[in-house]
Amino acid sequence: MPPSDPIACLQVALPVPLPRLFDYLPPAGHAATPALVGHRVQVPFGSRELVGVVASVGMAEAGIELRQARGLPDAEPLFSGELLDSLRWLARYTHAPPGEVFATALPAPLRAGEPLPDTHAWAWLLTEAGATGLAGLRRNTRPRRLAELLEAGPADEERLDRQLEGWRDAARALAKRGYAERVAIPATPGAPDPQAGPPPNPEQQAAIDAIVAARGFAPVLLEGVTGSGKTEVYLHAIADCLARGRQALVLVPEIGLTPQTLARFRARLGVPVHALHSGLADGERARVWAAAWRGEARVVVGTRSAVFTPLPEAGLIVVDEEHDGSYKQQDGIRYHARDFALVRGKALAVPVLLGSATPSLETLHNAGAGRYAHLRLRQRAGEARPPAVRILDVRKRPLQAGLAPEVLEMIGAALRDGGQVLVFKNRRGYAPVLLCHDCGWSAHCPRCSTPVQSTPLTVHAGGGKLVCHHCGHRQSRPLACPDCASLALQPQGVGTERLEELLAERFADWPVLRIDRGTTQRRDGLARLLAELGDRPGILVGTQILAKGHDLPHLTRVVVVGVDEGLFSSDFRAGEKLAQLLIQVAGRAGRARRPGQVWWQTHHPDHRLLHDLLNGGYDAFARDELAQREAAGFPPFAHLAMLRAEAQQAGNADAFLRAARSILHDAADRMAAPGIELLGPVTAPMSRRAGLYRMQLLLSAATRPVLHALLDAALPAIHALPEARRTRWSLDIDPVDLY
DNA sequence: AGCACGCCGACT
DNA sequence: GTCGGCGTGCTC
Repeated sequence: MPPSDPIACLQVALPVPLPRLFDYLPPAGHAATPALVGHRVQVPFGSRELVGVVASVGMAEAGIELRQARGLPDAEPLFSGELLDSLRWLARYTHAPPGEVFATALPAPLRAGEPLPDTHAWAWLLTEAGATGLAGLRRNTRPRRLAELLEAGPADEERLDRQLEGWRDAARALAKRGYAERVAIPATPGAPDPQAGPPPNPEQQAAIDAIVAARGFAPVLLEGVTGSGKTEVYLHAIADCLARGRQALVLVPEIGLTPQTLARFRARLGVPVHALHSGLADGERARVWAAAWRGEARVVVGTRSAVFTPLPEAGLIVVDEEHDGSYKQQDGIRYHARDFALVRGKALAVPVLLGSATPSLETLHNAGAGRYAHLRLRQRAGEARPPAVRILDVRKRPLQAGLAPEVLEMIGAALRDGGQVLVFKNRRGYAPVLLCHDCGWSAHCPRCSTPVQSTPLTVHAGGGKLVCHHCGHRQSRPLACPDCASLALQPQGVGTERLEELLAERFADWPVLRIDRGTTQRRDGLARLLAELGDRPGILVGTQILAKGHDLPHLTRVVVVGVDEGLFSSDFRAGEKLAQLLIQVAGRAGRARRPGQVWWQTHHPDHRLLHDLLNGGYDAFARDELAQREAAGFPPFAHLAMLRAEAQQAGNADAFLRAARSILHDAADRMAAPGIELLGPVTAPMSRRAGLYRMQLLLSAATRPVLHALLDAALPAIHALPEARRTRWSLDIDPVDLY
């Protein structure tokens, strides 16, 4: 065989779980030049056809028979400049195959190789037949009203969305008769005039000035209580960004992207606002992505995955409710949209505005260290006043479906007084904690502890065993409380369904609405339920969904039950999440015209967290909690990675994680870096899901470079483990749920 | 992840 | 005699 010269090839990232690139000969008529980097490319792969992305060009290693790429679907690369760099960074940071990262960043049709869609706007016009036939249409029907609207001239679809509900069906009816026609128009139609908002108060003005003055990358934490007008600050910052001829990207939590939010943005900014959320059809997502790529979309508002929007003329990134858990992707590429937004902001050299009433401890820590500017909004807009918070000690009180008699009395009084009541159930965690109803004792692990507290044991499915989720320790469930000998030991955990049942029976004369995922699945389900209730007195029973978003102006009382589950969860972040939730839920009652009252029902009235929140607010809680995290060596003072495995047989997942642990252990020894800890493998708190046994191994390191160096050193061997084939495994950098 | 190849049970 | 179970091996 003659010695083969090295051959110029495309190094292609493919959406397969293999952490490497694949070399291909360029397609016919193309040379392997750097100009192709970032292009989508169709390639044969084994027996199938895949769409990948050209990650680089280079020389093929001798000895491998190269196949030829089939084609390049785009005239220009979809990924270039900042977005390409940021996605490469994300692949390194998550230790994920670059091809899977590129695939995650693309809307489904583009991932599948479909052409970048047209981004014309569409308008409807009345045909001649329509002008003649209009008079023959039945009066006061939607087709007639639409025809009348079009008689004045063509109307673009965005305007029709605002002007005539249900116009699409009407348009279809008119088109069928040949009365109306859909035509493509330029993408940026005449913008509506921006409406002025309320004048900013001095705090808002100071925040706006600071953001507008920022040049280059500038992370800014905007901390403002519920109702303090953070959105006004965003709107001014975005308006300034638009005035400078730049694009703005706004990230919002999953439940925050309501039609009302979009309408407010559209009205105030006076430009088309492109929305990206999970309810959108794939084609629509691809169109918004394409519009942003072409620079046509000037303002994009979207949920987590909108962080991948191309921004060729970026000027500002806003992350609203930056502490929200929905920014962390929990499967596939486990990225954090807030963190990636910061990375992009840095690469784009634009300000990144992080807004929250209850910032994450990571963000507060960064602000405290001077890495982020920290702006505060302390005043509430309008007449709203903060609600009074009361801690209700329910030790030794007879509970019904988890509610104390005082709470039931209070609900009755509030209803008779014509108010609405929210009973909020923090239904987090699947694992109930064993709690003594008489003294508040709960079961803890004898072998696991942090400097702060030992970790709680959870009651296992059967009910007879207590299990530690950190070390796997098991013991049988005690018959009586070891502290006070009471027999009133109960697993803590009441679902919203039981609450609803009790309340409906007890307050049969008033409506009881249960608001959770099940009842609000359909689009606008929540808004419809709330509209149905209107301003009548009634009870809302719900979970997370009710914590934010919709204004409930008739809400006068809020009761939070299940506080204790958050106080003693095995997840070190549970306290932070609980504090955020308590503050957010309290904010629901703070918008009423009548001053609201909030009750927190607990067995631990003296718990530090409740005490801090009540006396010093979220700031005091956060200071205290950060000190505890530092003492315990938890984030943000340590950096975590979670290796998870699931398998049909628990033994397979366990064997894989044990082998991985040994590889990591050896790698850590060779690195001789201090502060590396391997915890586990242990069974996951939710030990079986969809028939699969789940186990996990937690890595902790004092610094990020150490964590990543350790993973870089160990992962190739972990990938190659024979045990890896008998289990489904994944790596999660900066896990938020230790589940 | 797919998909093929490869050796052992109940069916037209 | 075949269709098909999923073990294991590979994908430029």
